[in-house]
Amino acid sequence: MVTINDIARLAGVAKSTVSRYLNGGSVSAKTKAKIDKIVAETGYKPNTFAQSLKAKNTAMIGTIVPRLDSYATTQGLKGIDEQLRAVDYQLLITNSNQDIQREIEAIYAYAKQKVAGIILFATVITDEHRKAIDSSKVPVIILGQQADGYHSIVHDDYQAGYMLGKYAVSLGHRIFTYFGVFEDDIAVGQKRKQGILDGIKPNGKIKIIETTFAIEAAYQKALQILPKMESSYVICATDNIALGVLKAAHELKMVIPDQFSLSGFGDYDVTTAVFPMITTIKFPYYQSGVIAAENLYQLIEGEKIPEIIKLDNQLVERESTKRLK
Amino acid sequence: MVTINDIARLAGVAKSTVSRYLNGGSVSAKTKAKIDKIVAETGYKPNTFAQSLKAKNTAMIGTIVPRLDSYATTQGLKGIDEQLRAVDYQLLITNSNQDIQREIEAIYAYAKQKVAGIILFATVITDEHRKAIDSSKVPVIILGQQADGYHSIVHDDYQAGYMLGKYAVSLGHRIFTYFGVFEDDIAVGQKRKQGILDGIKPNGKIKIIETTFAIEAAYQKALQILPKMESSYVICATDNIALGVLKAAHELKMVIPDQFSLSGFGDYDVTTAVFPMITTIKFPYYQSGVIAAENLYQLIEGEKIPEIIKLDNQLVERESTKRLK
DNA sequence: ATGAAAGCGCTAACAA
DNA sequence: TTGTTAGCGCTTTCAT
Repeated sequence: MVTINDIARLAGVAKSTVSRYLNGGSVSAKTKAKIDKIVAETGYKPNTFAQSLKAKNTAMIGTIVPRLDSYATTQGLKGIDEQLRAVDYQLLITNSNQDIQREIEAIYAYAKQKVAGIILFATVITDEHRKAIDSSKVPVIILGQQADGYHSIVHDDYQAGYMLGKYAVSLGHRIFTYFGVFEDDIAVGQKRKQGILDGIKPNGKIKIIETTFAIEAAYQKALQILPKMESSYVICATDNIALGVLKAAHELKMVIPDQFSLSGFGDYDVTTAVFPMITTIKFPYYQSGVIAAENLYQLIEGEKIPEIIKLDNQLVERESTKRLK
Repeated sequence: MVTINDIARLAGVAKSTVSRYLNGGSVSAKTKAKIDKIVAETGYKPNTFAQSLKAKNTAMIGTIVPRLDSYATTQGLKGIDEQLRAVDYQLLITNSNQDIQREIEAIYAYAKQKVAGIILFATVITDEHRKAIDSSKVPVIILGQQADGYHSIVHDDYQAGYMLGKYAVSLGHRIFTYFGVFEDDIAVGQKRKQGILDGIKPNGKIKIIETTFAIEAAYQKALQILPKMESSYVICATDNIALGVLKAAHELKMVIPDQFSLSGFGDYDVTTAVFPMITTIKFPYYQSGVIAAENLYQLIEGEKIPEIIKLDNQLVERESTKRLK
């Protein structure tokens, strides 16, 4: 293993000079050239542990995700990864498995590990979260939920819901059924829903069904609900839920969009792989990852960034919705 | 920040004693109790960088995945994560984005970072891979592809293909079309295909179409192929490909399984969310992650593990295939 | 611009 | 069982 001492010896300088060379201190062009050469020849890489031991942080950024197997997560991670690679940061991932306690622990663990920054894929922000974030002096960016006092990047769920509601109403629909999720989830369970409600008001009437994020659960629920449903439009809180409803409809021999229109949120890949292709709202998941990483980097570098960034969504109209005659 | 020196001073012992206490060396019960107390009071946590600086490795294990957004990846990662958490290892993830060069770099980077072990989600193992693995003295487990001389965990792709071939033939089918992928991918492109070929031989005739892992590509390809196809059974190398074919069939108003049977590999979630639900081969992705993590841990602890572990697959018969009349 | 020297927090001989 | 003593590879004063 080649160390800074070797380089110093081979270059005929003091190791402090090499250190300065490494860290952008003042080194003469001649010395620099000399060290450049030695470094190239030896393939020397500074030991990051020795570096981190003194410098009080590392070139790692930690992410905390509620689950690995969701479209939003993987796309966001992809965006983050791409950016981080560019600035040579190592990406750490902790899967909390939707367990709040694990999220908290992860924050403390990251702090101890002296990560340069943390990106939290949030579903809720509790006081414990706040405590953990505050006590560790690490820059944090919260992705997916808004939290006063913290830097966050959110998909504008209210706007998304509102846009969809308006769209559905514009198609002539008046009676709706909504397959939503529990309200603990601020973004999806509350804001998205509220947007929808406001979007169809005062023209529409809506019946609210609560289910989970799982396809299967939505499918089972839909199997009960659909037969006696009177709505002409079913709004689902996510594309997976829409998928479950679609399947149930198929099973019940109900034809979409003839018997009722159906739409989801998310623009998951599969929405175009099924028939009918599902109308949905596209959230820029990948882009949110990119922005999160960029902003975190700014934050680490001590620059100012806006406290909250809202990303715009986009209605993607496909085959599962149609004008009510 | 409280250090080993503080603990030593407060406990009235030498810091080497504290170090021994930390690392399970011989310490008297009395001293241990004393240090226990101080540690609890101060909330002392050893500095991992200082530890890693001396000890030649860390409590991190590195994974290298070709992509984040695949079912196999997320399930495998989930299994690994679960196991690693139990033994208090930090999970590192590098997304190579299907770039061989990045994989190689990641191995070197991990070695330099002194990870305790590496799990490589492999598509191919090149000489460069071998060189990288050999030069870094880190225990490595290869997931998904077999590589002589290295520890690997594989889904038995040949067996999977063979099983499916036999099944299709048993249903009375004789003329097949296969939507496969390039042969660079040993597991899917070669072994799985060979299994299928052997499974239908000598009863069947098969036409081979090459596409990619993307739904869209398969869909486009199928749109060309299906209209003039004479096969009664379409075998797809993955469920995503099957999804693409299914969509094309729908578009072409071809009814599955009446006009032709269709099956995939992988048992992705969506195979049950579409109509007809797709017959497929279920690979134990999650379990393979669990086993990879367990074995890697054994390896790190210096125990012996079998060089190759083959995991069994399972045929999941659903609605997209039927007996040929 | 450069070098000498003193640590960072910990581990690991070696002696006692 | 315990303490003493060198470092691990690097950064950072402080002189020069």
